[in-house]
Amino acid sequence: MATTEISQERLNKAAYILKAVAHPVRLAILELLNLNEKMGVLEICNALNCEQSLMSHHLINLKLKGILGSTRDGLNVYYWLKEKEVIKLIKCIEDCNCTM
Amino acid sequence: MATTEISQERLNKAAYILKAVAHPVRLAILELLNLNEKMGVLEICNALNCEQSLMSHHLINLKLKGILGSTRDGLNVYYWLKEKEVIKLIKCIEDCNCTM
DNA sequence: GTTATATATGAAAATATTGTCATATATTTG
DNA sequence: CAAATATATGACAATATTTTCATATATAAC
Repeated sequence: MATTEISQERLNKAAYILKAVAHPVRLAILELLNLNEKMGVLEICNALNCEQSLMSHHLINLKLKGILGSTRDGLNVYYWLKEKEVIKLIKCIEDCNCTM
Repeated sequence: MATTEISQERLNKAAYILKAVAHPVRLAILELLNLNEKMGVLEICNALNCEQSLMSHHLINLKLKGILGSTRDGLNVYYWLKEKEVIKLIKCIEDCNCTM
C-alpha cells in the first residue's frame, strides 16, 4: 500500500459522481439550470433538442444523485440545480490542457 | 435553442475528459502521482493492487488524453501527472453533497 | 544470441451506459 | 368520467467501457 489514504470508498464515490456528470447532455442540463433557476421538462427538452423520455432518464439520474431537485406544479415538473458545486467541475476542465 | 452558448463541441470535450477521470482506479492513479512525482508501472500496480496489463490500459488511456506523461528509463517506464488541474476535480467533488 | 524482467498491445468476454419505444401515471379541463 | 397534456417507467436494443488473457516488444544481463 502507498503512503497515503487513498480510500477505496472515497474513490468509488468520486467516480460515481463524475460519471453522472460526464455526459454531454447532462452537462448541458447543468449549465442550463445554472443559468435558469427552474425549468420544466419540455422546456429543457426543447432547449437541448432532446427527446422527452431520454431527457426524463437523464433528469432522474441526476436527481437520484442529489445533483438536481424537482417539484411538480400541476402538469409540469420543474427541475433545478441543487448541487451548484458541480458547475465548478466544468469550469475546472476548461482550464485543462487535456487533448481530445 | 436556449439563450446561452452551450456549444456542443465544448460539452463533448468536457464529457470526454470527465469520463477519462471517472473511474476509481484512474482516480487513484492521479492521486498517487500527485503525491509521488514519478512512478514506474509495477510500483503503481503494487500500490493500487491492480494487475499489470489492466494498469497499462489505464495509464495509456490517461496519457493519450494528455493527463499523464511518461518516459522510459531502461526496463522501466515512469509516469507522472502532467495535467495537475485534474486534481481539482477530485477536490471539487469532495465539497459536494451528492449522494451515492 | 538466450534469458529474464518490464511494459504494451490486441482480441474477446464481461459488464455498464445510453437510447428507443411503447405504455403507465398524474393532473387538468370539459 | 373522458380527453388532453406532461412526465415517468420499464424492457430491450445499441453502443461503449472495462477486464482478462495470451502474446508482443523493449531493454538489460549474461
